[in-house]
Amino acid sequence: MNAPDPMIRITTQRQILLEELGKTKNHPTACELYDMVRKRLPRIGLGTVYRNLELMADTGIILKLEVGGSQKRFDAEIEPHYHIRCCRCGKVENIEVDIIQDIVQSAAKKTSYDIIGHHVEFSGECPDCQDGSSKI
Amino acid sequence: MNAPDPMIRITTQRQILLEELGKTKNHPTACELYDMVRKRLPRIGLGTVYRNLELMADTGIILKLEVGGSQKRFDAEIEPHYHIRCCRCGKVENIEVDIIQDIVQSAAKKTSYDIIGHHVEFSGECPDCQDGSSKI
DNA sequence: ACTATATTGCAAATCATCCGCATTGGCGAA
DNA sequence: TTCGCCAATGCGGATGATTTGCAATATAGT
Repeated sequence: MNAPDPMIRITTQRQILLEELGKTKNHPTACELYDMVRKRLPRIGLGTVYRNLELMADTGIILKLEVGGSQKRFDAEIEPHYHIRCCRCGKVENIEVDIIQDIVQSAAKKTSYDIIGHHVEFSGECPDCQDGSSKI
Repeated sequence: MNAPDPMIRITTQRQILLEELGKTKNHPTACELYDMVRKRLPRIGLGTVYRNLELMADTGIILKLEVGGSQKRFDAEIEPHYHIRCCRCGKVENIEVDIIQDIVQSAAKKTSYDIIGHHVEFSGECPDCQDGSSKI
C-alpha cells in the first residue's frame, strides 16, 4: 500500500555524526553535536545535522530525548533507560534505575490510548551545581 | 538576607489567565491560553501571557509541564500526577496512575544528584488518532 | 564511467519565547 | 477619595532553536 521507501544512503556526514554521538555519555543537543562533528567535517551544515538526527531517530538508530529544557537532546543508547536532569544547569545524565516493566500495563488499564512507551525523568541538582551553589 | 519581595499585584489579566487555565482539563500551551484569554481580554499581549505563566509557575500556583514536544504546557492542577502524550497529535492528558512514592528514594541511592522530583510521561496514540488512523 | 535521485551546504524563513521601554493601573497612605 | 509610587502591561523588536527551499554535489546500482 505504501510507496517504496526512498533509499537511505550512507554518507560521510551520517557516519561521523553517528560516531561522535556514540563517543559521548552525555546527551548532546544538535548544536553540541554540530560543534563536535565540525572538528572532523568543517564544512558540514547545521541543517544537515538536524535533518540526519531527525532521520536516525525516526529510523530507530538513535533516540531523540524529549526531556525538559528548550533544546532536544540525542542519545546513541537506544535500550530503554531513565534520565536525570539538573534543574540548575540543564545537563541530562542516565540514571541506573530499573525500568518499571509493568507500569505500561497498569497505565493501559486506565486510558483508551494505545500506549507504546513511557519515560521517567528525575530532576535535581547535580554535584557540580551543589558545589558552586547558593547563586551562580 | 534577601531583599523584600516586590509586591505581586492581582491584575485582571492574571485573574482571567488563571480562570481560563482552571477551566480546561487540557494542558494548554502559552499560545492556546493566549487565544482563550483574548476572547475576554482582546488587548492582552502574548508577552503578558508568557510573563504571568512563568511567574505563577515560579510561585507554585500553577505547574509548568516540561514534557515532550516543542512547546511548554501549563496545568492548573498542581498535585503531582503523571501524563500521557499522543505521539501523533501531541495532545497531553492526565493519566490516573498512582504516583510511585519510593522511586525518588531508590533513585537517590544511585546518583549523587540531590533529587527533588520526578515525572512519568507515557506516550501512545490517542483515541482520536486511532480512528482517523493510517495517515492523516 | 553514467545516470537518477538522495543529500548537502547555505541562507533565509519559522516558531516559541523573551526583552526593553514608554504607558498604564493597583493599591496603600494621606 | 484622591495621590503617587512602582509593578505590570502592550507593543514591537530581539533571540535561540529548528526547519525549509534550492541549486550544487555525491552515492549506489547498472
